[in-house]
Amino acid sequence: MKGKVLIIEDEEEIGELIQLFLSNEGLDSFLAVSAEQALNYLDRESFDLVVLDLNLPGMDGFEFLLDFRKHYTIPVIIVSARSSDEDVIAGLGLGADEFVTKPFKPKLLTARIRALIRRSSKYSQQQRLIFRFGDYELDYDGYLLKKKGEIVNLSTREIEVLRFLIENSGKVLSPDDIFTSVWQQEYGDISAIAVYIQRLRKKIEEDYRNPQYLKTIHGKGYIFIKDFIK
Amino acid sequence: MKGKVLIIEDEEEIGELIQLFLSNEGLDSFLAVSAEQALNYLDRESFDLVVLDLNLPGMDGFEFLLDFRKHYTIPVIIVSARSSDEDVIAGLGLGADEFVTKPFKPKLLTARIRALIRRSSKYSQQQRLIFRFGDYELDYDGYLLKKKGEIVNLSTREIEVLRFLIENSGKVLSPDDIFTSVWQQEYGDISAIAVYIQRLRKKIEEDYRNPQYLKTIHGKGYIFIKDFIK
DNA sequence: ACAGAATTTTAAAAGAAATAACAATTTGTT
DNA sequence: AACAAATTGTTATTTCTTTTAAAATTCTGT
Repeated sequence: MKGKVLIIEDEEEIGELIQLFLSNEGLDSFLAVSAEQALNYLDRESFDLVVLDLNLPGMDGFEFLLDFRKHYTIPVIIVSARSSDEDVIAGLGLGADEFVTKPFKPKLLTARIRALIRRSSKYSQQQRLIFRFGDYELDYDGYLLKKKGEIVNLSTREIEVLRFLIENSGKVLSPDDIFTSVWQQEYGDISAIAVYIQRLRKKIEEDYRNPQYLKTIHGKGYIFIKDFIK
Repeated sequence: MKGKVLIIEDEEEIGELIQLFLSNEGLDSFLAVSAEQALNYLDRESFDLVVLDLNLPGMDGFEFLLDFRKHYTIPVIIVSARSSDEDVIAGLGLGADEFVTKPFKPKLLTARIRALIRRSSKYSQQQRLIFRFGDYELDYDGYLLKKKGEIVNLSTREIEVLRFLIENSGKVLSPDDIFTSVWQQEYGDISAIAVYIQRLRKKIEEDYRNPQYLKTIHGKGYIFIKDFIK
């Protein structure tokens, strides 16, 4: 996956910060400091995703979006200081993509960007994304896990947590990372994570006390190991 | 499926709003602010569907429809503030394919547009549209579901619900979405949905307690999953 | 080996969806 | 019209999922 992201943000410092996060994730990004400049870029190059700050000088984010949507279908992540803007966007039927409230956690933003790019590039390829590990097959957007062809009964949340872990397999994810990305909330009861980790282990590990896939890194979080050596 | 939609709506803001919804769904659309302009467009370009507001200045929606139907057979969705207009249209024997009352839910409108385009593009190809999943074949027009050639006994409502789910397969549909689209009413008893989901599962799933096609997304709704992985 | 921190485990309350059984309505048949 | 059969809609109950809380265990550094 090689994503090209257009960031529209008038505060250059914040824009460059986002660029930094994205380059750490292996994503190319371009920064436009106004809606006008952004439309120019879009005219000349193709992007996979747009990160849009609503509060812009001159043509504002809403106007941009209205115009943008007439010509482009790529996903947009909206960044805004006021969470009430979300209702406005939704009311306009613009709520297709994602909404992130300032101040945001960098990891949350990059996780969503990656997920969106994957989802939309897959559609263009008309190809289903399936993760395989051991005897398992996880259908990314099918909410379905099979073991040797048999459906494993996982609840919605269980699948969502598993999906996030697998998407980031090989990386250590803190309970906080998991919470912000799966629950899509900044605050809440993080102790739920441990409960879900345990439920997943009981359902997918041979011996849930000795997990092969879903390991704990004490003090750091959890990590999903795709291929282990026997 | 690449649909081209002509919107006839004198209030430009509403027209642009509809365009917005449609572009979010990957559909091209053109806006005409009067019946006269619309006829001009139709003369020059070919469209797959027309969305018509009845209340127009100059030549009104009824007159337009009367004239339009002499020349074109493409489907029409009528948008109107007065639900009594539906009777008038029907009384005139005018072939409107769908009727939507203002204010409408964006999702409802786009779902109907998508369904109509799919159904009618098949006519132009003189080809029956059949949706296949697993051993099943769903014939859209015939209200027929076959499993390995054998007809599966589904009631009308059951087929309608299934069809709606399949038309939007891969998307999560809330009970409310299903209700508004299938029952074509804004308000009513939504608990019926769960009952129909269950009836469908019993008829099409191998193990209705572990569905592979018709999945529940807890807290969100239901999703129809086409097959994956062999 | 100990204290404190982090994680796992268990349990139970709250919320959502599935189920079964029934009543009302529609449809077809004689 | 009267009846039977099938479909549709409604409701109460059960089951499952999610969330929350707290106790038990394990881990880490000293």
